[in-house]
Amino acid sequence: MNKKNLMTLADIAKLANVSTSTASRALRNNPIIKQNTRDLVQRIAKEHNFKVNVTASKLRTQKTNTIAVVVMLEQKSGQVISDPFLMEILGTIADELTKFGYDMLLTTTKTATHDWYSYYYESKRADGLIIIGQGEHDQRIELLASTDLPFVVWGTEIHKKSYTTIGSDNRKGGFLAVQHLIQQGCKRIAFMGDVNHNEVEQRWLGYQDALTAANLPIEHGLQIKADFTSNDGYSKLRDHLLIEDQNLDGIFAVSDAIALGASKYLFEQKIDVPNKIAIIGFDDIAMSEFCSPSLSTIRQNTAAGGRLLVKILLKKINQQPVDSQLLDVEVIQRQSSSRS
Amino acid sequence: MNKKNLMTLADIAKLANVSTSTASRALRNNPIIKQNTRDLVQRIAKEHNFKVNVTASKLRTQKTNTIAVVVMLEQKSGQVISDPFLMEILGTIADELTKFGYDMLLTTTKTATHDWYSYYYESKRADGLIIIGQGEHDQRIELLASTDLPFVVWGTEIHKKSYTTIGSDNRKGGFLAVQHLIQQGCKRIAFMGDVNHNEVEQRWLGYQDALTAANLPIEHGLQIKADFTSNDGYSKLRDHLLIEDQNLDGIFAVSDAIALGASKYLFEQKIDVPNKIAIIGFDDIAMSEFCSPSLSTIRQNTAAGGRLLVKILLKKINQQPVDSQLLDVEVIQRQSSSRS
DNA sequence: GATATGATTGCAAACGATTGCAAGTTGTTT
DNA sequence: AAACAACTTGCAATCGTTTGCAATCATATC
Repeated sequence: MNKKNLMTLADIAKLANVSTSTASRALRNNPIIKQNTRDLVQRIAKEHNFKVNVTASKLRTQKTNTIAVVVMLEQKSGQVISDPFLMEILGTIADELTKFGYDMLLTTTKTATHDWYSYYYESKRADGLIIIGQGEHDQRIELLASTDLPFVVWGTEIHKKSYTTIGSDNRKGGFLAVQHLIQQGCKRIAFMGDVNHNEVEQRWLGYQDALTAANLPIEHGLQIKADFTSNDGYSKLRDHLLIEDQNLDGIFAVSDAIALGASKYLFEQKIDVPNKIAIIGFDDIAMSEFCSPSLSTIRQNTAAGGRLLVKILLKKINQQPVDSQLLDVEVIQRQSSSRS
Repeated sequence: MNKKNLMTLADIAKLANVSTSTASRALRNNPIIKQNTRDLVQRIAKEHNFKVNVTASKLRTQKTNTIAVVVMLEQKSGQVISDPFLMEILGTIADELTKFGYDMLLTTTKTATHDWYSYYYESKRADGLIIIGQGEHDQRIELLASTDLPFVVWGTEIHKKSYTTIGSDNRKGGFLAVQHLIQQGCKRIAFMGDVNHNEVEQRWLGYQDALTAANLPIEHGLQIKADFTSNDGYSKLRDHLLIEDQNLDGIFAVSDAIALGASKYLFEQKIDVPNKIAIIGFDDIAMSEFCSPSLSTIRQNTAAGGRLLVKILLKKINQQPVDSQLLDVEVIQRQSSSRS
């Protein structure tokens, strides 16, 4: 590996005794150039370890071959959502993008500018945008929808197609979770989560669907507001149980993190899980299998999600019509909801 | 937000009745330009929502203002290390880079090219590189060290400064963990981890330090090889306990994930934690506090790590001399190692 | 009133690739 | 031998900024 190697296309052309135009075409394997010439130029380029200057290329072609990914971190809690889920979907997106020859620019909403249209698109940093997590109803995304920026959002479809979303079928997930608890004999099931969050709202609807389908009443007193953290899962459940509702027999938590926090409280109180209270989470993070009792949950297919996000976005960039899509979810039954 | 706005510097210049050179200087607030003119140009630029085309700018200035971050995922296990730790450090790096006006290009080692020098540096995609995790002794990094690419690695200092590393003081971490177990009365402490991994090797040294300091023998039979997963933690501990060593009384696992897997096995076997076997992990992931029993661990200061990585790399890019650095670690004592 | 001085501005050449079009080559046909 | 088609190649413009240097202007000095 040589240190300074400021080879330029012109240098290669000179070495091969052709014009830069021919050299350029030869390197990109343009069939208009004679095979011999192509081979020659490519050989020389390789010998001299020549790499195209992508900046110049971008300028000329007006394509960046770069996608920006914005991770929406919850602002209010200050802390990072260290959702293992996030890491996984990011990894898939990164791999999928490189597969298609794109680079990935990553940013969080913490310190970065919020005028994504200007920053990434107008200033030609990226050809498109992937936004992970709508969080609570977000105006920045709405604004983007009125621009010509190609982008796609991981989350829930809202506002009928003002923009394209890919996400798990949260409503079905909620339904499956609660249906499962009901099958285990639960009658009074608490819902832990914050319905101001778009995806959680869908899970809440699924929760209601399942109760209704089983002819069980929907008690709004059973809705326990909690952020996406174990801390909140622990303390909000404690507060709830202290004040009221001594005959709760099931809990549907909208994330595994919340569920684990809640479990901890139940364990401390020596409340029998699952027989006195059964509990199920959402996400299937790696830890869920390894807690005691192991945690039942709704698994999202993050890998498929990441791939789909990329596929849809690239379609959009190529002006092809696309639709929002829902990904299937499934129940993973473990000890926390398996009554004997 | 207007749809098509192909404003170019020349357009702004024309509108302001100045040359493009003046416009360019005015926008960058060059004091050589009269204050009046600067104000005028800047006002017009803002009015027309003009954004500099960074591609052209990069080409001209030969600076990309972009840093590439490579996340080394373990290849052999196939699965993503969904280390919450990774997400956290990535977040900090992203925020810190934007603070200094840099963009962040993210890539994993899974599908991407491995010739980082060519791909990122020669082809002018990035000004420098941050590598997260050396993993097992890695030749690709060694190769980089012989180039002029500015880069810095999260990991352990090895091979005396052939390149710059930032990382936790893993040896001290290992020492503190084991010292703590000894203080709790443990005498025969197992080490769970794979010492082929650079950072783990350091923790292994720390393990030995602590035993030696306490005049306890180092039994190589107590080294249990395990990957960074809960699965491995579970199964490798099971295998170990089945075959031999019935009087183990402490476990130092090199990651919380491993520790949680091991805990699960102990729980299933109704082995009393911490009184029969005490256990401590490494990382302090969010879940550790919420398992039962809660997991003692060694906390790394990832936020400081992320900030330092960026700081050192930028120094390097500016040709300033830098040194590798170790970050302090601390014991977080919880139930899994608190004997009554 | 001529010239030196400094403050502003503009000219034009980069940066390094890509590409429409024209020009050159070769081979085929009548 | 002329004419034409089919291949190959090169010219030169272009993408949008930045910047060294020269040019201009206003003011101050003698």
